[in-house]
Amino acid sequence: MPELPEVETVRRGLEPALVGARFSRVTLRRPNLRFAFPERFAERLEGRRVRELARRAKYLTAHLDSGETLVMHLGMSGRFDVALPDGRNLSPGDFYLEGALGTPKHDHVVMAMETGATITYNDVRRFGFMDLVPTDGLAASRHFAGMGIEPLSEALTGEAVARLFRHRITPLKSALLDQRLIAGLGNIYVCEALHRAGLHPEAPAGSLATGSGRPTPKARLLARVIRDVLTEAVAAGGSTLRDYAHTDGSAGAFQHAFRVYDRVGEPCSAPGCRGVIGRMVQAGRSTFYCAACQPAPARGVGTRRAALGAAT
DNA sequence: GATCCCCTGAGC
DNA sequence: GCTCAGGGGATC
Repeated sequence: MPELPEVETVRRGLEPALVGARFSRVTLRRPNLRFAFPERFAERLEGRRVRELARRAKYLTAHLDSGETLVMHLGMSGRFDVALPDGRNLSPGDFYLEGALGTPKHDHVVMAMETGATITYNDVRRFGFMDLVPTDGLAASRHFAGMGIEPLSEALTGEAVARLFRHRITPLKSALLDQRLIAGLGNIYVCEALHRAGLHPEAPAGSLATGSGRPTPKARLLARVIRDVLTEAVAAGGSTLRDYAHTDGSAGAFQHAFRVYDRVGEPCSAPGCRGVIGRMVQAGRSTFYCAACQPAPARGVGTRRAALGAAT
């Protein structure tokens, strides 16, 4: 379930236990997660040292001294637990929440480090995965080839939004979730960003570019609020709804700052707005929005004319 | 675009 | 029983 802020929070939690440390023993409790583990996965990790732990979009990449990179994706329910040798972060009472979520039943990978730290990967739904790819071919690998711009980088500007969305009649919600355009946004932060920008989720993406391909004021605003909401969420340690937890088992806090996500029926919090948060389904997934301050696009939405047209 | 898929569990 | 869930990919 983690989106970019949750993955970044996990990265920061893993960093002290992983970077500079060497794998001593890697145990797989099953042959696959979403995909099969690569050949000789454990042997290729054992004895190797981690030089750097980075994040790209919702992926974590651990660069090894073997010239390979461990690529990790948390899917919908993946989480890491870090137990340091001195007992810090060892909080099974927090990590193993009540019920089956987060129980040892779903501990699929256990990484024992030479430092004595133990890193456990737990994933109820098993939509996550791990892979090993040559570091010098990382950008061209199947995971990263064709991936869109990093939303927390300088690359995300109004100009970039206009360039990427120009001529697209796909709804803004879908365009923002398309990892080939901007990589790292998920359902929560797309809903939150569209609300902050006052943009209707069904407005055609192309309406953020002028006829000559320049960004509209809304394109610049959208780029800014995406950066804002992600930055605030990272600072809050991400959002905890169900499965997601920090590497010490504690929860994120940004869910308390949601303005629309999972708030159907509640009054809109935008200053002066008297709207009520509603829900619709787009591409099979819930969209939360305020019809009052995210006004529906003009008639003709979805037509080529509307997409190319004169978006305000 | 929408729809169904992977998988397990929670909530109704 | 049914629907829904921070992801992503395949298939019309």
